Amino acid sequence: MSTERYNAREAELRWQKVWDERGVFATRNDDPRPRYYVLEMFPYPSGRIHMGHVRNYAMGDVVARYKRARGFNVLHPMGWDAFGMPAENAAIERKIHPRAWTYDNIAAMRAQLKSMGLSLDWRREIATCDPSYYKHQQRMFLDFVRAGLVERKKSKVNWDPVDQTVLANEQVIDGRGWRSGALVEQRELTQWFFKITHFAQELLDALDRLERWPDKVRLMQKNWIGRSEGLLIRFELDPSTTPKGERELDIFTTRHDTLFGAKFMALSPDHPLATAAAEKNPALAKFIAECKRHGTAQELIDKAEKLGFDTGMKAIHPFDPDWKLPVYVANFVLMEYGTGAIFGCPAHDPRDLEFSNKYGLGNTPVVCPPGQDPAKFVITDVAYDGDGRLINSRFLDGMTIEQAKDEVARRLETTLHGNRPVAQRQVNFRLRDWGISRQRYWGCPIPIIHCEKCGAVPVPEQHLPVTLPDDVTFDRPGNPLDRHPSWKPVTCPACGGEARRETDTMDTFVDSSWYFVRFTDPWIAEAPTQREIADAWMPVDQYIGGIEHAILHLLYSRFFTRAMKVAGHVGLDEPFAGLFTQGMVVHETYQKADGSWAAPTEVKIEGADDHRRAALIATGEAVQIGPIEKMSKSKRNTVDPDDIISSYGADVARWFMLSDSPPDRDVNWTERGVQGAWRFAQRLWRLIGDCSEIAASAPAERPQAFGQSALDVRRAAHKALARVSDEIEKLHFNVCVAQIYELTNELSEAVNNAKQRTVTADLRWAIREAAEILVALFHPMMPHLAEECYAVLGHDTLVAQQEWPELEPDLLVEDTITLPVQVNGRKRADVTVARDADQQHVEAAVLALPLVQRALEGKRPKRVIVVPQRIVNIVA
RNA sequence: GCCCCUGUGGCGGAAUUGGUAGACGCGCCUGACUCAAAAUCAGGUGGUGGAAACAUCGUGCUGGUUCGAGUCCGGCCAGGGGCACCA
Repeated sequence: MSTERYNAREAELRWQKVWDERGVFATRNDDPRPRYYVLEMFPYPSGRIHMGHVRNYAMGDVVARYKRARGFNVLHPMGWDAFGMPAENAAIERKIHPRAWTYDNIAAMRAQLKSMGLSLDWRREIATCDPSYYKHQQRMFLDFVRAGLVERKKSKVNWDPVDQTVLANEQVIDGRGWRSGALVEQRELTQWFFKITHFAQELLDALDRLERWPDKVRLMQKNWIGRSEGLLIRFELDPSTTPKGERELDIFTTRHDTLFGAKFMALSPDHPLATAAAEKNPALAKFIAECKRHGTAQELIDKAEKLGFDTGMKAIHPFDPDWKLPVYVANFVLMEYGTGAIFGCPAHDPRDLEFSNKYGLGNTPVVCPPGQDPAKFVITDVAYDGDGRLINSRFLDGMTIEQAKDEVARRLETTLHGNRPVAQRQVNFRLRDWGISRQRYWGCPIPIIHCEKCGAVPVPEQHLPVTLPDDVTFDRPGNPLDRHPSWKPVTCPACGGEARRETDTMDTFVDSSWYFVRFTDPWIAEAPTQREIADAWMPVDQYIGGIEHAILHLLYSRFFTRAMKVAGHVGLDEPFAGLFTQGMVVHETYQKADGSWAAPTEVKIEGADDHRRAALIATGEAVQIGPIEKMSKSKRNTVDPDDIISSYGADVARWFMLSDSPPDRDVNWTERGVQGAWRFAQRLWRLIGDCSEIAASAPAERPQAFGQSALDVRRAAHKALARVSDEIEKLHFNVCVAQIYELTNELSEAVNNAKQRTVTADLRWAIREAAEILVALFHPMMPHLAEECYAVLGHDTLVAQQEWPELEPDLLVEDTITLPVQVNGRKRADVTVARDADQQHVEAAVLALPLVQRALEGKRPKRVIVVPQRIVNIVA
């Protein structure tokens, strides 16, 4: 038995079939046990799973199986984020219908996921592109319209003038459309928005209560929401310099303390005043048009050279009627933030300084850093945005920044101009409303009908879902819905007149903003949720996914859940009580002499350490081993999970994914690592086989007393049990793996010793106990092997349905402890004392140590620090 | 450009959250078994010096706080994630 090899392929299929036939992972909503909802971010059906999925789903499955063993009714579902651009790209490039492409991919990926042996309730599978799903999404859109959470307004898009289509930021490469190569323009479209800003304060405040979220994600969201307290200031304009005699310019600032350092005003190119000024100024109009040539991505706007155009208009400083400031139009001022206009203080803002230096506007430092001589403090090319005291600022001189802000606000609030205060304190958010309109076919149709007379009319609920027409073509540019002969024209539900459907579909982030609720009851046809069931399962106890979703997906889902609450579909605000963000899967890269990349399967590695060399298997040509990078098609450094599963089995793939690297960091996929995991699986199989032979004649009853060998085995098993339980709760799977290795090493030693002498009954019993604990511990990670081993140990039930072993805490307590002894913070010796020895005893024992005596050279120690149960430090 | 994270032996990493740096694994070295190889088993393995005991250096760099710093604070360097139409 013990020399036989474990046949993963055969065993895995067999156990998957057993789980399936017995419905082991089907979750009942009426199960009375406490509930636990574990969810991994559902995949986009690209066609094949990748190693990132394997890692993500292996982690979730460990949690699901562990919580099940802990007595919870576990919800662990899977679905498909099935709308999106790649389906349309496939349609354009390969003439496959997006629906067919998507469902083919889903079928392929479902089979792959099933081969991983995940403990999923497949009966709850959903695909967001299915009308039975998006029907409810359309209904909720209308609910949100009624609740005042939806708005139509203009916003900018990347427009490809050749393909006559809107481009995603990723489709804009160096300012050109990826397919057409045409220069991209900014274009304004009227679009649908969810008013996420309505919840800005709430979304910010609630972050503090998301205690089981990583701090970094909460911080990123906090910064993204970007609450700032500032001042809205009405600058008077010199009417002789403005078109149509405009008299005022509103700006928002958080640095009103620096008002005496102002050198210019700047308007966004989209600012109405800029537009008005451009009407009579062709050069300005040309400049504004030039600004719009850039894409809409924030990164590009920030990195672009700061450019401006002097409009000739003058603004008057609020504290000095004789102080006139030039008004520029500048490419770095955003219409979406504040009022779309700023005052520029070059000395204390890096962007303003770059701008000012370019146009020779000068700068006046008005905040002096501590310890600097105000008379000598000058700014050249690095703006100072730190703390300090006000200088060159008349009545503000000497104040702190906070005092100066207060003083400026107080004075301007109480100064009236035209019966209104010149300034008012204002809270501003960086967060913008969520634009959900997409000019694409493969998405959830927005259920609105446009009528000349009645405006935008909601589709009546009994007409939902508005389904996508199947008969579409992708042979021409533009949105197929827009040019469809019969889909678009409809009668107006309000007046019965001629009308047309909204041809925009929803952002796919909408689809993924509530799927987690739908899983609680995916069968109900009448409503998005079965309220009591949704409320019973939600929030998700443990959500697991990539860090790349830290902001958008998670923030949108938090908003959507609140909106669903307003509409009465759920009774909670926060969808995810616990969040875990896992790292990526990376692999080294192989580059050929001609610069092209070779796949890991094409390469043979020789040598070790610094002497590793790689060559193409086919030709023997040497290839260069490059840096370890995220697995990607472009670098060809991907490993196909199918290949791994068919050669090593799912358990080995899962085990390797969970071992070594901490789950929140990147994991480097290596062939050697997989082989190590494979050898370990075989070793476990042999070990459990040996254990079962020894255990076969073990007493059924627990012995009254245990000898030293038996006690050692039991201690090792229970220590591992305690550590693995702790670490699995914290999702530190790599530490669990290390503990399982340790227990395996210790149990192997006991078994090897047992082979060489007669084995007492108590040791047989202890070895059986340890073997069963070991199987239970690795079951969440290698479930198939665990079932196989469990059967070998003589069970006819499933380990998947077994309770977690019970810990005997007494076994973890040692009588004596060994403390490290430091002299001046440097370890010199160990001392072994009774576990409950008091400070004096420990101190005396330590000072008596020869090594300590020698280190002290006969002198008395200055201080002895005894940290109970930890360490002793002697200060000589 | 802005926001966030990470940096520990040849490699992946551990370190009870301020208390023995390098657990565990990979790799490598030595031995056992074998005609031989693989597999397996046993032992060793941070650098430098030393036969050894031991000494000394050591957690990206640099400065600080502390009896004690991988861990806390300041400044740098490098790599990665996000930046609102990729999902």
